[in-house]
Amino acid sequence: VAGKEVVDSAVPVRWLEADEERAWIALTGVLLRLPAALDADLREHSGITHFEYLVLSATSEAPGRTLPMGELAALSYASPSRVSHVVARLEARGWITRSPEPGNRRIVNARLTPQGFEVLRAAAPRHVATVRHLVFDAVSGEQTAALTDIAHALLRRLDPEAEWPPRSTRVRP
Amino acid sequence: VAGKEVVDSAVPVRWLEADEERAWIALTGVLLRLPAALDADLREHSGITHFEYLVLSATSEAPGRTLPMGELAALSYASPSRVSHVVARLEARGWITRSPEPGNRRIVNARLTPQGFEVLRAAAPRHVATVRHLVFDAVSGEQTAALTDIAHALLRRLDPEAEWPPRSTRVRP
DNA sequence: GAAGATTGATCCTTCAATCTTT
DNA sequence: AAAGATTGAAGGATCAATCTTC
Repeated sequence: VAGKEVVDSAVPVRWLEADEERAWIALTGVLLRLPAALDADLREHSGITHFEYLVLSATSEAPGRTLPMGELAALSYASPSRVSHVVARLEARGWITRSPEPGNRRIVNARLTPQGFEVLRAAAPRHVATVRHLVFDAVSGEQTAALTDIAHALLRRLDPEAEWPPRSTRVRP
Repeated sequence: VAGKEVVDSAVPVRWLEADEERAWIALTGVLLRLPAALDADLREHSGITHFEYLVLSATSEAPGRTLPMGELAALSYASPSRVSHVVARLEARGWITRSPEPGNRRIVNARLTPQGFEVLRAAAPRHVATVRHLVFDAVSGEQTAALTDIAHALLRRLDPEAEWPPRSTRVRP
């Protein structure tokens, strides 16, 4: 992370061990490069960002292909603000519509349109192939299991409040 | 990723297995939330982004605290363009200087200034504590080792050309 | 002409402020 | 007043084009 060059502070700090340092450098690389690779591939071949794909995908799996904005934000691991901006763009392209929930008008439902579903269907095969190529072809089954546990452990840290795994991902139409 | 909702395309595609799907959803969460958490923490407490921290840190560990822009890009897992923009900002703040290599004036050397080093030293303890809290306190030693292997495997996929681990990270002053 | 690096335009994200409904 | 969501401004990333040196 910073190397022993930067030691000597008033705050006592436990620096990373050599093996932790190596793990951290490698993880940092993944955090920077994997999203970039997914974005580049999706933009080139499908004209959408990875985050837009996530939003379309989350909506597509909800009952009625409809989801309140807040749930959509939780499912796409993002802030309400970010989702609001992105859905506005997707709505402008005719891929999602928004309308207030009849019973409780504070809630806004995002609904995937047939056109939006088509975009997702067109993008999915290549995207899944890319994910397989970049991730699951690279690791063993045991590593996949380990990765799942590790990622869940990190997510619990990042979001101690949240139920895990999130309730909505377990629901299906 | 997309769910069986989106099956039926002309291209034959091998969809993710249930365990791969779970791993991918969890990894996606980490890819979206961990960088956001690191950025938020660094910005609040040190006034820099995580990527700026990486650039300062990489420079600090080079001989003479100096690195050609290209090597700096490789070490920080980013494009030359991105590094160029960021170093321009850091230079404007007086934390890095740039000057052409005497022998080969195509090469531009980025050098950490004493002020830049101070910023890094001030930021490091809290940042390392955050990384420890968010990552290494959450996983076992075995998981740390597994994470290292997995991350290296992914990086090899992302960058089949590159030597791994990168030569420069092994060099020390 | 290729390597190394930078630039400017465009798009996206973030943050704080705001709006509406409950 | 709190919950749910949106907005606009400001800052950062990306892409293609460009510049300089070899």
